[in-house]
Amino acid sequence: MKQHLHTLFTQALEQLKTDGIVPVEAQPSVHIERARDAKFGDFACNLAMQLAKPAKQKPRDLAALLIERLPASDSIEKVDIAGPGFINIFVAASTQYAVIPQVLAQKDAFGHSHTGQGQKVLLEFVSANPTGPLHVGHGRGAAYGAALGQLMRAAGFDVFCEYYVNDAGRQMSILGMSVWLRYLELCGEELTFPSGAYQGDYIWDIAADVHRANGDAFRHAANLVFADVVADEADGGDKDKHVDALIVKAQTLLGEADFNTVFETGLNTILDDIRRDLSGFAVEYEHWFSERSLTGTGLVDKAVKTLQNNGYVYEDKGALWFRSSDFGDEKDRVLVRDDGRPTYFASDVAYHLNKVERGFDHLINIWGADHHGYIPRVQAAMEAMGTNKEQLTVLLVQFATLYRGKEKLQMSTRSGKFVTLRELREEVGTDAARFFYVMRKSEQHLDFDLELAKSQSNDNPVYYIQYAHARVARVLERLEEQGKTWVHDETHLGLLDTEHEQALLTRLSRYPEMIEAAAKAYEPHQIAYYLRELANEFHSYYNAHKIIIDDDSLRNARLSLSMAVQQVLRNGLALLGVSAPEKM
RNA sequence: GCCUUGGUAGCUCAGUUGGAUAGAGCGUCCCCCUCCUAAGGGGAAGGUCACAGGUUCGAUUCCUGUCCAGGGCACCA
Repeated sequence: MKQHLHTLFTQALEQLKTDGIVPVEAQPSVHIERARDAKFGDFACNLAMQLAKPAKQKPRDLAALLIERLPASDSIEKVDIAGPGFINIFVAASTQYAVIPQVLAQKDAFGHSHTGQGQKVLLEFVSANPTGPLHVGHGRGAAYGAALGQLMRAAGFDVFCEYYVNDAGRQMSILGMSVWLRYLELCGEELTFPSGAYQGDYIWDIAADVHRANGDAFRHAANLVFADVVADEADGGDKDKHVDALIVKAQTLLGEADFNTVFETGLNTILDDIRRDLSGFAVEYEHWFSERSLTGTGLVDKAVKTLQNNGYVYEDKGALWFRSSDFGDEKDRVLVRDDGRPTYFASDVAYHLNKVERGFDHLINIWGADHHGYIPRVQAAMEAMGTNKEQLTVLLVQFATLYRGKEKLQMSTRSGKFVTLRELREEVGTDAARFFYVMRKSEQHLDFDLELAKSQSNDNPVYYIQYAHARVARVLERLEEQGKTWVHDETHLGLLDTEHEQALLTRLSRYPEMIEAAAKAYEPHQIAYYLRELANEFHSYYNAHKIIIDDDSLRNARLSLSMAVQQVLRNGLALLGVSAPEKM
């Protein structure tokens, strides 16, 4: 409808130019917007006000001239001039009602569009280091990413979701070493656990697995392990050097094969846990991409070479640097350290090169807001490798703060004291968690109140929306109990003339526009708000009018409307990964 | 210091490429089930859209500056 009106007004504009009322060079943007109040009709156009200046005429006069030249259309009931020069459009009743058969026919596909034109999009999100369980901070990225993926699919994009597994590098070595030390403690060795190692209880669990499978085979005397190792911070030494020295000790004492056994046990245990966690959170990936596969297949070397060949790499103090400052980054970045090991950044360059080579039209990364300083260098790398930097979009997700009522929950990853995503799911349920995470714009800080998410009351928007869905199901149930059946008959939809019904019809017809706008802006929260409105209007309707009445025609019309509402609620909730229960 | 995201009702937040009287939920106050689930509905009160300039017929929206808050500025990931 919006499209249709756009076409009509563009034609009228051209006619005004032909008639010499508006100068030919005027290029106003024809903007059709939804009226914010029913008394202003259904749509409004501000074209006349834009033309006032170039045409040197009063907006309201121009509006009249514009309307005279508007091509006739069956979809339009009438047009009005209002306020400073708005043209208000009232849509014909028959067009209004058409949305019901549309929803009922298209079912789950209602609201889908082709705006994405099948563009191939790689959506990377969460990508947390497999060094511990996912916590509530990751949950937001997961919920946002999954919802965005579904949303973009609905808008006609070909979305491929990927999790980048950082299974290489120092953090992983620390993980292996941490597991080993806990294992030694299980063997009966006494030692002081390093402050820079992973403190969480899950390390004990993994160590126990290693011990069950291998007995004392990897045991070495604690005093031997800690001999000649730089002191920890608590003993006046350096935390990081202490950890690094212990990693070397672990590798030499155990040998590569045994260290790998310990390390792999840790990695696989945690990764399996993460997979289970996300899948239980209704977050699915097409692919899990291993960082180690990059080094293993020489892709990192290839990426560095590509940058080198393009002339953006130089050597300084034994390290290889990428001249990212040529592309707007604030300083150059190291690719290969002076000891020959590639940096995390080098892997990332390789990963992005690989993404482009896999033929994706558009890359979207969802990162925590703390990584925002990283964006310029990755974009610089994209440009330096000869790809368009527009091809990469980085979306930032701000932190979530957990509250239990008024009380703020303190968290710290370092000490291993954090609320895991699993605990959150177990406490508030997947539906509430998924919804609360995407309820806010992603770049907004999020206050997540556990009490509210758990509460089964109208304070809780999730239940509110689900309840509207369940109510329709209940109506249908009652209908059957009374020995009646719902017969969808388009010819009686005209009976839906109450204010409540009109409001619902308008709301339903806006769903496709909302999906399109939300996908374009990467804003799944728009779905949450829309659903709240729709549920609200349905609840009002339900209270004001009885659906199961004696009049067959009106009853069936109301049932058709209710079923359409239920369908759209279901579609929207599905995009957010929230269930639509038949009964509550 | 530089970069970045915010500042809208008591609280948490929306606000459609600049438009008509700035909205919602919670909280507060009042009201509605002999009626399809009251996990619901109706109503009231509540605002200097942080502040100051600028652009515009028109600014919560765009530009500049100031103040306040979160985050970031590694040969860590």
